[in-house]
Amino acid sequence: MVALKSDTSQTRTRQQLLEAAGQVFAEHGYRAATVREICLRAGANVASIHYHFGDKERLYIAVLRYAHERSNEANPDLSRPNDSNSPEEQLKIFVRSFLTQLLERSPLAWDGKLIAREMVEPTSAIDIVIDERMKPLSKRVRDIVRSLLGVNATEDSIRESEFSIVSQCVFYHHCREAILRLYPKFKATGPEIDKLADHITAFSLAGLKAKAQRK
Amino acid sequence: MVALKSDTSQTRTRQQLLEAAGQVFAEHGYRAATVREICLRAGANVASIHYHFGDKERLYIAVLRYAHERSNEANPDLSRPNDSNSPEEQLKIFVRSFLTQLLERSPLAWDGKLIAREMVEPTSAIDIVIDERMKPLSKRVRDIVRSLLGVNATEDSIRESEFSIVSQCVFYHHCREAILRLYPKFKATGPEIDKLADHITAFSLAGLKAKAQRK
Amino acid sequence: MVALKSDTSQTRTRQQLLEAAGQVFAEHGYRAATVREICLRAGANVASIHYHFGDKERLYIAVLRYAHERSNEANPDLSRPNDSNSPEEQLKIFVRSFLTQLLERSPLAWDGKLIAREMVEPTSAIDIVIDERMKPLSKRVRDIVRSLLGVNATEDSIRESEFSIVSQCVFYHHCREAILRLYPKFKATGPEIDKLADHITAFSLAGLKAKAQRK
Amino acid sequence: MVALKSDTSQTRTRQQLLEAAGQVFAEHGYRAATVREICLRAGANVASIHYHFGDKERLYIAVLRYAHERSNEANPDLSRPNDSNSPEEQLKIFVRSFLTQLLERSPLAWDGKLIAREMVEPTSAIDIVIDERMKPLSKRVRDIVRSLLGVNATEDSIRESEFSIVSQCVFYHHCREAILRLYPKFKATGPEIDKLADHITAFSLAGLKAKAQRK
DNA sequence: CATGAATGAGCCTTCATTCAT
DNA sequence: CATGAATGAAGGCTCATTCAT
Repeated sequence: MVALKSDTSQTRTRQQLLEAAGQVFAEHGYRAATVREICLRAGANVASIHYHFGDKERLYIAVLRYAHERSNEANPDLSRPNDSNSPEEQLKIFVRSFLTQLLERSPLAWDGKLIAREMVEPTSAIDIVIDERMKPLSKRVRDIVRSLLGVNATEDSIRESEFSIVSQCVFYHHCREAILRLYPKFKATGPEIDKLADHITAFSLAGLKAKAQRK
Repeated sequence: MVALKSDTSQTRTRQQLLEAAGQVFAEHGYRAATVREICLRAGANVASIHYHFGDKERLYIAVLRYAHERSNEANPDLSRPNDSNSPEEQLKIFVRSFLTQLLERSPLAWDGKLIAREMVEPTSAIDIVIDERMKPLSKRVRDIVRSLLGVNATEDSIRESEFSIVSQCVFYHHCREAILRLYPKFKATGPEIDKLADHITAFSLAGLKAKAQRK
Repeated sequence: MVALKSDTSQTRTRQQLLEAAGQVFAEHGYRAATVREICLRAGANVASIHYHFGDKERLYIAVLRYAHERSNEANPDLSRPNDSNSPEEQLKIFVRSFLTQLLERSPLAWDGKLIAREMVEPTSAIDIVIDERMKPLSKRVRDIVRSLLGVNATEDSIRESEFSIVSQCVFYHHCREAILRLYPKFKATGPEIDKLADHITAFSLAGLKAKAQRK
Repeated sequence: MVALKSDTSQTRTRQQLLEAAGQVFAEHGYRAATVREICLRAGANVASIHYHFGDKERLYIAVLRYAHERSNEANPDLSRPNDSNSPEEQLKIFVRSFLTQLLERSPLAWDGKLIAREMVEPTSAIDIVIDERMKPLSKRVRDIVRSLLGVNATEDSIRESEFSIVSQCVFYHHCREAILRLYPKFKATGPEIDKLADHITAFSLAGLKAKAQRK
């Protein structure tokens, strides 16, 4: 009974440490984040991190894995084909889902910020991010692009188009702070996201069609 | 002549500190960067930073301004209209110049990384980056977009298109590490940059034309 | 019992830091004192000060409060009326107690030096010294003076007399170093202190009586 | 002519450094004072101190000597007998002069504060203060006391009385900060100084008379 | 299992001093 | 004679980590 209770307690502490660490790492970056602040937010002891995860670096890796699991539970369909028939419709749905995930703002949405940081300043944990999160997404977009460009499309042109689509979405996330300052009135929330998704989809479909014809 | 040499000596130390600081700030970020490493690379004493710049923060700001000047000297035409007549041609030239600046790789190219960091984790110096570097660029792209979308284009649609164009360029810079790992064979150097610029230009022109017709 | 020992350990480190800090602050003054020397004397790590007290300033304040408590335990009757009937006797007892406290010499007697420093070069903690130590003393002396000057004494004349009495005592403390050099043979220890107290009491009583008659 | 001009300039810089150093040492104490602030106030170069005085410590000693000279010029009569016939009158004049010198407040009055610091925290320069400033003063007071106590007075009783008189004066200087806080309304300026001098003189004369009779 | 106390390395900054001119 | 630039030795403080319980 003691073991059971303590095991439950341990799991809860672990979870709280992961959530707190996710927030703090997202806010300050790996090096600037302090284990003290993480423990404070998690309501845990300073030493508990070393007890549960060994050290700061292994905590960080655990956080990235945890973020992946959490995200999969929340958005299970992002990297899987949806039921729509037309690839145009599939693109539209993908862009909207992706944008929504990127721009969703809540204290729990430290996820994307962590990934943005890994892009700019990769840590040893970047392979986790690449393998577990980027690759499925990339494949999904490539599939859509391929069906829009036609069978004769080269791998290079598929990659170029993939990046053109993805870049337009992640831009709003990566450059959020710059956008906020360049266009203070512009807020990417709710209906604005839908409008943005429509633009990106239409813009990209036109680009893809032109590319398909040229090739 | 004595005065000249002494003046040169001071200027040289300052310059070396700025270059070293640019590299170190780009590699580790503002907080994680240490003045010790900066001075080590500059071959200067730890105290020299405080003599020349006051403190770490003012050194950082000086580095940002210095980067701006250096970049202006290297790419003087990026934010100014060029001689081309057609806006299509202007877009093409802009994209190529911008991409080149972003992807140019050398030990001296810490500039873009610094800005990428400011996007993800703004410091108190972000306004300098926005005002002195982003705004001129943004205006240049807006001008091109406006002439392509026609006089009836709304400010919203101009902004959306501006971001679509810029995002496709900065993506290769911001997400370089991810791209490197997703497509290990792809290197954005020399002729590849031109090919990329062609794609982005064509893709965007098609997107803009479709947008112009819809509106 | 485990808890007790652990508790004792913390208390011991804190106590040792306070004692060491008291000595070092008294010897060098707040600014010139270094946390390194304090920790060295306390046999503790440099970081322990920041663990226990936050920073140097809060350590200093803690030292002042600690000195107050220690002094209260040692001389509990200094600022309280004693059993003597006549105010003359009360003055005599006060002067002797005060002088004794001021001139007592031991490695533990950093207390007075700290206060003397606050007089010459007040830190932000001076209000603590004033409120917790000066005011009770001042009130005690005023009470004695008032009963000697009579009910018609003005507040000004009470204050003047208060200062005349107190000044004669603190002089031996504040100017100890000068006295030592002007009168090398004079040592204010043991019986000398009693003789001094007798002089100050008689001198002051005569002064007070003259003042009472004039008024 | 070059030598003459430079000699004059040198003398002026020296003087300005001494004045500035006097102020800064008085404000912050020897260790906390910085040569930079001194040079800044003197409008001189950081290196000029080492040029004119060698190092910080020798500057400090030079400041003490300079203070002595300056003070002798300003108050030439303090330690010399004045023309009054009665010792009572001599005491009164001495007390008033001494108090005035101690309480005079101006940016140039760093003199007394420096001495007060030497009392609390003697530096290696204390002997200068003792020999050149204290001893003449002490002798003057002893002479007055001796003539008031009569020929049979012991050296001990003369010393006790000397200290009783001097202490009442220096108290207002040494404990100025405490007095300011205990009696915020009390300002020792102009007429208040005269009133204070009257009190101290009367108080002390009564004390001395009582002492003379007892002996 | 978990905790509060303690550690030592390292950070930015400041200082008196010296150097080259 | 005098200066601005440069230096190295601290200084206070913070951090991730470990220890004793």
